[in-house]
Amino acid sequence: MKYNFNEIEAKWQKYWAENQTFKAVNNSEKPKYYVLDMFPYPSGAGLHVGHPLGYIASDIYARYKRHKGFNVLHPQGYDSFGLPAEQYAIQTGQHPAITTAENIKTYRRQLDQIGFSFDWSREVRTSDSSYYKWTQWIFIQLFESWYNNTTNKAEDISNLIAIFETEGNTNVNAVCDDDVETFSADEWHGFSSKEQQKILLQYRLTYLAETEVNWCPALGTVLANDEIVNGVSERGGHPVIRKKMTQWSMRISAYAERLLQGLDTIDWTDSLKESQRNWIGKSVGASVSFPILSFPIGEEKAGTKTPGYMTGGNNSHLLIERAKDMRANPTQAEAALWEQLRNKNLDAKFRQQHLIGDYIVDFVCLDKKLIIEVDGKIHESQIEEDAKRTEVLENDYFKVIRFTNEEVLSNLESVLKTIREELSQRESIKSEQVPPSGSREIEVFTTRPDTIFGVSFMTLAPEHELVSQITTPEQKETVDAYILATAKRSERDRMADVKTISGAFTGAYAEHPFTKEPIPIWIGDYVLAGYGTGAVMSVPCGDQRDYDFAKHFNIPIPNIFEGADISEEAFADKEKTIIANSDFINGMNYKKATKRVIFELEQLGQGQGKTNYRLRDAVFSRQRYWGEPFPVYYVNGMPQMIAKEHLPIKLPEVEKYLPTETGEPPLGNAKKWYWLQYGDKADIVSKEEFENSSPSGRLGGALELNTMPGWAGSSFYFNRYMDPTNDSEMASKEALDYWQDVDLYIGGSEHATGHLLYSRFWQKFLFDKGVVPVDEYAKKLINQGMILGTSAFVYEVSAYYTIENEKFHVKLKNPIFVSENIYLKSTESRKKDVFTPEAFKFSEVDYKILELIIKYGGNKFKEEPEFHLNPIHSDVSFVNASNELDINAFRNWREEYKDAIFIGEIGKVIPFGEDLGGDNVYKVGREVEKMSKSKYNVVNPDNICEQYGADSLRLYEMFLGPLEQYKPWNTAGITGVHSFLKKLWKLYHQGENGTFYVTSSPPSEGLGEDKELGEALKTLHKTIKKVEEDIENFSFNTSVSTFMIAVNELTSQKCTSREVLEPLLVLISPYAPHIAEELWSKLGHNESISTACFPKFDGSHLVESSKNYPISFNGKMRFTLELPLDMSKDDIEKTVLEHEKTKEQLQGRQPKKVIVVPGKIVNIVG
RNA sequence: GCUGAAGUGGUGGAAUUGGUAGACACGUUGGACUUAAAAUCCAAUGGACAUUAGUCCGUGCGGGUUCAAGUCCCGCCUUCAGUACCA
Repeated sequence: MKYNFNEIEAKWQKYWAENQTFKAVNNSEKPKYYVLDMFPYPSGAGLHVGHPLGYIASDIYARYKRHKGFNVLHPQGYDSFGLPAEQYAIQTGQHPAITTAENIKTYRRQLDQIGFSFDWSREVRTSDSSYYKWTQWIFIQLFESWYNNTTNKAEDISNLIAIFETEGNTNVNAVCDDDVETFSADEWHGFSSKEQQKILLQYRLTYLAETEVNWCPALGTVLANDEIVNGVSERGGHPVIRKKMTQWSMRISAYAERLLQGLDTIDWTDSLKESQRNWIGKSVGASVSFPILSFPIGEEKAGTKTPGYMTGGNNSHLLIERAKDMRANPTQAEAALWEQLRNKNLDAKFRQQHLIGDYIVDFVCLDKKLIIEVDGKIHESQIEEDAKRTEVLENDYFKVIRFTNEEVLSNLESVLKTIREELSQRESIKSEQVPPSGSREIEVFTTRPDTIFGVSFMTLAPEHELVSQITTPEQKETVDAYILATAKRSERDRMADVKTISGAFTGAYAEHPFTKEPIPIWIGDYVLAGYGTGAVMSVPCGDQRDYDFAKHFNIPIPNIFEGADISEEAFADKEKTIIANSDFINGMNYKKATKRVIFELEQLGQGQGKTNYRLRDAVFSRQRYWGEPFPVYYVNGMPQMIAKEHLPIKLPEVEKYLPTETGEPPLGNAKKWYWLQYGDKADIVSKEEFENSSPSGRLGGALELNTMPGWAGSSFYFNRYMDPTNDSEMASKEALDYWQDVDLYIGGSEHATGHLLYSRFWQKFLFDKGVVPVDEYAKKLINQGMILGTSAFVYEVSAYYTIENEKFHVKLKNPIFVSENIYLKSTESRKKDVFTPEAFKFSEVDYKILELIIKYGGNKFKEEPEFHLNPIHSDVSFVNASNELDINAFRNWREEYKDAIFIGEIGKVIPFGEDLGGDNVYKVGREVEKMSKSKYNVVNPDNICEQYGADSLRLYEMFLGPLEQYKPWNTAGITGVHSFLKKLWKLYHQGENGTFYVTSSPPSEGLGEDKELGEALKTLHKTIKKVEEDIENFSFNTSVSTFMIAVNELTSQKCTSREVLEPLLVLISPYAPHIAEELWSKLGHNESISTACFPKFDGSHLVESSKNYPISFNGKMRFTLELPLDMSKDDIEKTVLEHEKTKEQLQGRQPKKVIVVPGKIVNIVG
């Protein structure tokens, strides 16, 4: 009987579906086991052979666990919100829900035909409103929570309000915005509702904040970093600008430490944990403030709470003396005016000869930002400079009014009147600071506070906000040029180019907290604005980048390490550090010195110990249509949550999926998108309806126009699978308590820092809120590798003329393609040294090509053109296993190739209609690349299933190599596993004419058969042992080999015994379930094989009496010798030495030493 | 630059604690069956010399440890992936 895989597979797939064979129950006597795949995004292209790799592995494991007696949960669903469907909708007008449903149908069909044991009754789709109801619910929970650092968990926002009401926020230790102002309970009660809501937003775990984004006005959307190439959008090449936008953010930073610590408790791959650790980016050290020195004497140590009147720039220390001088010697006019302005005579505080930036102005009222200049004769020649000065000052929002000496002296009353008028018109800025008197210190974060005495300069990121304020006029040009140059370099450029050292001196100095020495302040692009404070204290002796920078700019490199040689490079080792030349920390090691320095900094009020995380809060708003709507409406600009009972807030219909004309997200196109609620009754209505409704008892307002990002729905789906149809809870407590967590999670490593970090964050949050019972949701995680495509290349002849260094391509009448061999020969000939005479001639092959160009290229070649060979992708389906191209298929592929000429391997034109014959075939070149539509190297599993069956596909994908490894797909190899299945089938059909034949052999039936059965049992148990070990180690490729060996052995043993063949089927069934089910039922079983017990390994069948010892000489194996296993060491040595082959090897030499490892090896030295 | 993974026949890959390198497949070659093809079966297949025996070389490169190294140690090279020049 033939192995009719198509029929068998269809039969059992139907059986499984009808009998719900793989339905998991939420309570069972059996232990639970949860196997999860990262659910797919259903793209329009359907599955290619790379997709099922992880699913097959997890399916094998799930089926194995069922055999082992577990209640297995193995669900599948779809991450069905996302950009591609939206793009398609924009292009075609087709609703994304429709395309998504179609794509899912294709996926489901493809998944079904591979025979996965998914429990489809638990399917979820993130775009279903019954699913995203819970996405919205979790969002509300986050909004209603804050992170209490004291209890180290998320708590209800009502707790926080209670604290505010009783004691204000001074004692609250929460993760919140940086700029939260302190208030008392009384003040809290005094705030308006809006003010209170604003304050609470600074604490909530999801909050509205201004975020800087890459905005593309043309596309009306925000772009990710990798969607921008060279400053323009990847799609369409439109300009991109940095823009501030109010968006929802997730306070994931609150969980930084726990996300880091949690990694130690889960069995994920090291590389994945490492990426997450890097992403979280914890560094422990100190924050240190360095006062900026270049300020007026007496004001330089002013610290952060700088009095508002210090408005001088960096050069104040130079200018202040002159200002004092001018104050002492006023002109007649100045003196007269000052007499009227001083002592708040005009109800405004005026200062005379005051520093504003780098200018000394005659009089200024800082509160009203009004400057009064009295111009003497000397200024007439300087009108231009004055204009510039006025411009600069007015740019800082000062108003400058000018009077001449005469005006002041002759008509003081009118001058004062003008001043009074100006004053009355200008607003008081009292509490605000007057630039540039903002920060007078540079705050840095360092992981090496112990090296603080080695600081010889400071480096700011070119983007640092202080740069413009502290740069001296002399350095301004250099610094500006440098900033401009940096801004032009892309982040990738800056990263790739580590060797170029660049920077500029600002001209300003900072003061060392301990030595009080001035430290030059530089800017350099090796310091990034986004990390820490965007400034570093540079310790060239201890940090290689600082070292290189110092060397390059001739900055001193003081050595503060005992016995360290820093003549060539920095000494970065922490452990061996002994500090020297460092005042009070001399002789200390890294740890002690760090502690002491932090202590001393705290004494000075110039620093403290600090832990820094790189992890930033995650932006949660997307200006898209095809995503979860927020359950949020706005009242007076403040967000309000919609109550749980009104969820889900369904995605509204829109006419078009593009941003509105006013630049609002696509939801702005919805006709009805206002929330209107009276008591329990609520509705989504149009703007007009809302505005015409009665305000009494009304709740509601404009609904949020953004939607949630792709990772929202995927951050908790593993919990939803436990109880997927529950309408009153995300999942019932019973279900969550029963299933707990995922035991095995398989997916691609591309999700390492996106999905896998965010979902851990949500899980921890839900754990804090008591929703889920565990705070890590996946115990073990495996990354499957990618299956790569083997692209095929044809080599097109491309002819051109070169005129004045410009290439002019010639379109050939018949396109010409050369075979791989010709291509290789031609490229080889061109590699030759250009200075040899041969290089000026074409090689033989090239001559031939040239001839053909002239023959087939058209008829008007006045002179010989040049040419090159251009590899282009051919569809892999036109190529057979021997890399031979189906020329006719290729010609029919595209109109322009219809008349193509092909030159075969031996360099002759292949005549039309005659291909794949003889030596002169056309061969393609091969290269391994990612599988992608554009490379025409995609292999579809449908064809494979049709041709070889799902069991063959499953086995072959596993057989290709280790699960985690990247490996190329080569369909040719599938014949190997397919013929294995045929052999397996045959093994059970050894009856006459290939009929099913299995014997139920009773224990003793003559010596001969017993012996044969013994051999078969040995094969079986060897296989059981190996396969069980392999599955447990996720080494699926080796178990496929083991099956092949077993079937080969049993075939040659002609084994027909049920005692062997029945357990063998259970072993194979996780890998090739269809054939296993079929043979199982032929063995007389009425139940599916899926719940059969995994066979038990019995070592007694493997006991051997002898061993074929390898006998080696000096470590090299020369021959083998069969010896009894119970032979003693000495006897073995004796027997081996007496053997004639040994004598032959030694040729009379006396062995120096004989190593005998019983049961393993014999090695003779000599 | 840093971090992680990996370099083994023509190809995918095996070798679990150091103990017979290349299992199992693909491909290739030869043969059987067949009118022929497909399918199936048998044999050979790391390289070189010898074609009987056998000898030498061989797991990215250079050293080392060991009776014995693909496996352990030191140094280097290459490829792939991730990344953030992270103070």
